[in-house]
Amino acid sequence: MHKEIDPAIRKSPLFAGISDQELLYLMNCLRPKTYTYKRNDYIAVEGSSFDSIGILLYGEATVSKENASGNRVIISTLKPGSMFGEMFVFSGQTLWLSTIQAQKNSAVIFLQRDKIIGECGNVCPWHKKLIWNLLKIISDRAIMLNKKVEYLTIKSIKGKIAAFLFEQYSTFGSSTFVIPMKRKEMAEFLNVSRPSLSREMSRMRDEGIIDYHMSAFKILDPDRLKKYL
Amino acid sequence: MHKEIDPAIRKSPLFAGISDQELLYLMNCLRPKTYTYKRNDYIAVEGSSFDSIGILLYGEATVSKENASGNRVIISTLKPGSMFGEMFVFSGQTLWLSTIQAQKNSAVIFLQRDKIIGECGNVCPWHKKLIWNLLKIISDRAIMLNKKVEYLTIKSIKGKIAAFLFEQYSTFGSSTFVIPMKRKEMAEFLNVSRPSLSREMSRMRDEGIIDYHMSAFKILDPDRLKKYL
DNA sequence: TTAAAACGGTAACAACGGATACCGATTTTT
DNA sequence: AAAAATCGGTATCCGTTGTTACCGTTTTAA
Repeated sequence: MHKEIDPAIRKSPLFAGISDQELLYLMNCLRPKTYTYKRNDYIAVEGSSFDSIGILLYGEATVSKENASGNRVIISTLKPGSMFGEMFVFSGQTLWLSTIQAQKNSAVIFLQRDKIIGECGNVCPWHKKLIWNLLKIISDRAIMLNKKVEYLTIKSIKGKIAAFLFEQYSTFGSSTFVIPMKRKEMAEFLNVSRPSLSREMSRMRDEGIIDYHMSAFKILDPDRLKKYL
Repeated sequence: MHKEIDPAIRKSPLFAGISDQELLYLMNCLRPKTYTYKRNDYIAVEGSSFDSIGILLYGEATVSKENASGNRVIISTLKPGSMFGEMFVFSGQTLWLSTIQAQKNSAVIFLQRDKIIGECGNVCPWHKKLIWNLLKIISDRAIMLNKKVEYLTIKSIKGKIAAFLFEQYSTFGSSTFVIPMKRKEMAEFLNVSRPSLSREMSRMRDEGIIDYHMSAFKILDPDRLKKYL
């Protein structure tokens, strides 16, 4: 039986709302496997078989994928507490679609698909919480992607700007707000070039619809802004 | 206790791999609530509280959403067996984000969040299967959306065509294949206009990279096709 | 505090993609 | 089999967006 909880584990939203004591029981039930890797070791290789969620305990690792033109592209970097594979483990996918490589000496704890759903004879409340958390994580991802698709589907830059500013407007609940992005990031988020974004924004300013300075925005005429949507 | 299984229920992937007999037990455990609606009745109203997945048993209903400019837009139409709310029920979302309205006399069976995770004392195998199915459905949606984002992020039409054809190429495993779409659908999928799609495709044909007739395609020069990615 | 780097706005130009209209090919309906 | 509807390709035109380059402003580092 596990004796102590790795602090990286506590960072994972997968175990949110589960006490240390419960987590010990849960680990006993999940019987996870921990492996250690040296710098540059492969943690998972694209195309190899796959049945677990992984959580990085310490170290650092990169997730990369071969794109259609045959180049390997780093998609993301994993830090202690980062989870990977959670979107695929219940999708029917049996092979890794990306390669994960340790960039420093690292350790990963693997939670098997079947054990997550539960093999322990009785339903433990912490196990239910685990499943709830997993459902929440994947649902939130799907919702986020759905929103991203909405933005990307808008064709005109002004339409994107309007949608973006309305989103901020309604989350801040005020017509003046500061966005948490630089222009370059905003341009990347909206999938347009930075000069084009600046040009369209200044046109909207000329029209008296919005005003802004750096990251501080003010919506002057919400009705006309709406028309761009 | 439920005595029989509604045939619409059987269509839902949520209950895939669960036998009729098991499904009866499961229903006893889930204790779903069924409501009937007359044409034009509201099944759910944007902003009202929310704790269940719904499955349409018979009839027809529309899912609509108010966009930022204040117009109501129909997102999808539900048919018998269609599920709704599954992406939100475990997301922490407590209010409906869309309005669902019956278009014909309809009935809906609601499965409560808490009951799905399981309140029955012992773990029944069919209950595990249910959770597995739900995880699979939401994961598949997230994966699909992820792929969609990949396509939408590509800026040039030729790039989109190349990515699309490579995808078909690798799934069919052959350089000749028939796609399951008409031009109009393909254009919508890639988020471009149909004439623009035709123009770019015929340019690529002129260049000797691909050949096609209606829905039948042939990749002539994969290497040059790759360069568009 | 000053120098360097990063950030943001602007302008000119070219490339790209959308709108529209039309026509022939293909499929569906009768 | 003929008529109608749908589908797909093409041409023209024009608005939109990206590219590049430059410069002033703001932030960061020395």
